[in-house]
Parts: sequence; structure tokens; C-alpha cells
Amino acid sequence: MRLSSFLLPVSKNNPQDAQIVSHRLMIRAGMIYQNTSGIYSYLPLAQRVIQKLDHIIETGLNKIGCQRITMPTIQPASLWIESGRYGDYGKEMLKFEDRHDRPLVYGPTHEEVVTDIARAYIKSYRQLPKILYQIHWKFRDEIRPRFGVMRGREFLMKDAYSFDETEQGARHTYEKMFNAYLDIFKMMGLNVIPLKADPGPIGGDLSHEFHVLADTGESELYYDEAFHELQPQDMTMEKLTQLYAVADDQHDPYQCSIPKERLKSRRGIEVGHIFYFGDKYTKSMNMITVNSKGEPIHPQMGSYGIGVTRLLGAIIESSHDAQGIIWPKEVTPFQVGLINLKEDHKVKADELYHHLLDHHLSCLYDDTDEGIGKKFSTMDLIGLPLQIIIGDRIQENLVEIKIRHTGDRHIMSMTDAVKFVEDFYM
RNA sequence: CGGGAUGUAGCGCAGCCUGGUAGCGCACCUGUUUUGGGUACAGGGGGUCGGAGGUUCGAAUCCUCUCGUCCCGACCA
Repeated sequence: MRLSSFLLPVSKNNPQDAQIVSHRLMIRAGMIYQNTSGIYSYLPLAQRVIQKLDHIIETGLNKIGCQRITMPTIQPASLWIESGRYGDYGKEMLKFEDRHDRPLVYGPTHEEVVTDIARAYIKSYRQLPKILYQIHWKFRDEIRPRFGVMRGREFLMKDAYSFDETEQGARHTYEKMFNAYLDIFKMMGLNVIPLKADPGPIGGDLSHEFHVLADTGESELYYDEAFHELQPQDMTMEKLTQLYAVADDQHDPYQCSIPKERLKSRRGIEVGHIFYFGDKYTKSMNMITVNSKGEPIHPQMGSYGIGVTRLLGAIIESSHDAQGIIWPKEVTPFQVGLINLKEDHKVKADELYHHLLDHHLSCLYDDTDEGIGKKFSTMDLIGLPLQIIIGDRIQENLVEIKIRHTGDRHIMSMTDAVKFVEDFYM
């Protein structure tokens, strides 16, 4: 992509309304535009990251047999009346009527809708288990939206719903999802800590939250420092849930089973939450399936969320410096930024740009006639992991690669530079 | 919803107290200049000051109402 034709409204000024660093950087890097309180448009740079996150989530879930669907954002109120949550959910749920005066809601979550689908088609234990998911927009009319996309009213969420014949099966599915979450966050280049959580209004008796560590996180976490010493083979629900890890509201120093010196406390941002809640909805909404003995049962359900737009903010909170964003290479909007410092070198720069594209590397090419200072600072601000800088050394066919995270610079030939980028992303 | 701020050009701000029809920086346009960290100079376009009402010869400035946005709290992915 040539910067000259890319919508990237970067700004030097800190927006007055944005307080936390991720919100500021998202606005300054031209990622989002606020249309009204808690409601944002996602501009091209942000959209590219969303696509990466979408793809990683889809890969991770399809791998364990989940099936992607898309449910409506707008739902009939009748389903909520059936489940009994119409009154319970409160003012957070946006309610309105269509032209026939039929009550509708803009879905804050989709347990009711997915149960409505499942009860229509899943009639036998032979069709179980099933895990359906979507990556879609939700709306919760927060009392006070804040922190940019971290706590918006409209947000993109991956929500999955599982149906099992038995409780034992459902707990197995839960564990599968738990492990898939670890896999997914790893594919995103993130370290997360799974906490034992309070199931809250969704109900049920088994629930975990997944937090990204960041100093500006909204909750204080208490956990066993063993989390920092885990080997890849330890990254399973079975192993992890043996370690102490809870949010502050669940933390009880007297019940805490580990010695004080091993107890770590850091702030975290919740990016995922999973629940097992049994037949709460299948019962209230009368979903009946026949089990292997021919008896009617209410299937056992779980639901599993990942806040996709929230992840944008969480990633930036945990990965930035004074210059701007530093994208983990797994989710970067472009793999490499190409800066041409002099008009004279345009032919060579174009050539390198096309080489990169030929090697299927995504590149944001600054082909503008801005001053060098602005080119450097824009590239640092938007945080692509690698920058290739074309300066006077191009006369000897040499370019410079800068690694955004460390600031290290390497001089090499154009051919080697392409190879370097390829290897970096292998 | 309680408490606190704020609304002047795309963004960040000054002007308001002590009424006299708007200014700065960045961004934008034109030209020259510069070329390894937001280069410099010159010229230029853009706002009737969130909205409504009032006081006054005259309101961005004073008064009333209203809307938006942000921060703290309760609440949350």
C-alpha cells in the first residue's frame, strides 16, 4: 500500500478527550474516529489489525471443530422474555420498536438467539456436541463509556456457544475451549493469565477470565509467579488451573494457598471470558434433545467470549513506547514500512516495494514528499515491527532495516532486506 | 445517576474577568528552500465562537435554558 493513497490521518497533537495511552495512540495513529460517546469507526489501519485478529481466532476455533455463523445484531425482545433476562439485563440493553411496534433489542450478547437456532435443529444427541461462534458487533449501553475502544458501547466480539449432551461432556468442551484460547492468544503474540472468575449474571459454576498484563489495566490481579516460568507444554487448562490466579475482587489473602513471596500482583486487561452454565437457557427456552437412552434432556451449554476491538486497545497498552505503538509481529497491520528519503531514489524504492509484494509481504510504502523527520516519526508512531529506509547508501545498493522494538539498525543489500523480512515473519 | 470539568478552524489552544462583529501553533493550498529525525521563508484558504432565548446601541465575552463530550464514583467484555 502506498501511503500517498492510504487514509492514515496521523496527528502530532494529543486529543483532549483521550486519557489513556492506547486511546491516544489509536487516535494519533489514525486508527479510529469517534462518532459519538463509546461508538467508533475503525479506519484502514485498525481494520487491518481487526482482520488479523479475526483470522487468528477463526483458525484457532476451526481447529477444534467450532463452526462459524453470523447471527443478527438486532433481536426480538420475545427471546429475552422467554429466557427471563428481559427485565434482568437492565438499561445496558438497548431496546426499541420497529414500525409495527414490535419490541426489539440490539443484542448485548447472543445466548438467546443461538439457543433459538439450536432448539430448532438439534434434536438428537447424535448431533452433539456442537460449538457455534460468530465474530460480530454487539451493543451495551454502558453507564459511562471510557478508555476508547477498551470500554466502548459498540464493540466487536467473538462469541462462541457450546451444546453438549451431558455435564461431563460440557466440562470437556470447556477445557477444549480453554486450551484453544491459550492457543489463540499465543498466535496473537500475547501472554495472558487465566483467572478463576465469578460467573456473574450469566450464571453457572465454572468460569475463567483471560487477562493481558498492562500497567494501566482495569483490575488488579494476584497470581503465582510460576506463571512467568511456564514451559510451552505447561500451557494447558489442567496445569494452569492448579496455579493461584484471581482478580482483586476474588482475592482472599487468608485463602490464598501460595507463600507470600511467590504471590505477584499486577494490573490486567480482560480480553476473554468463558463460562459453563449448564441448562440455564436450554431449560428456560425449552430446548429439548433426545439422549442416547431416548430420554428428553436439556443440553448443557457454555459460552466463550473474546473482545476483539478491546484487544486492539489491550495490545497497545501492553506494547508501546514514547514514540508510539509497537505491534507484535503476529497482528501488525503491515509487515514492513518502506521509507524513501530522497526523490532521487524513487526508482529504487519502487523496485524494492514491488519485490516485497512479489514475496507476498505486506508493505506500507511512504512515497510521499514529506520531510524525513515526519516520515520517521509517522512510521514509529504506527508501530510496524520493521522499517526499511532508503537513503544515500542506495547508490551502493544498500538499504537500512530498523527493528522498531529494539531500535537496532542493519545495513544490507535490497535482496537481503527482502530475505530479512521474510525470515523475521517465518 | 451523584460529584467535577469543558465546548472558539480538521487537531491542540488563547481571547471571556474589565462587551465594540476572532487570534496563535500544527494540519491544509501555492512558490522557493531543505534532505538521516516533525527544515526554513513568503503568500493563501478555512471558523461568527455547541444550540436556543434574553440583557444591551452592540454579545465569543453578561444572564437563563438546553445539547454534546470528558474525568472521578456505582457498573461492566
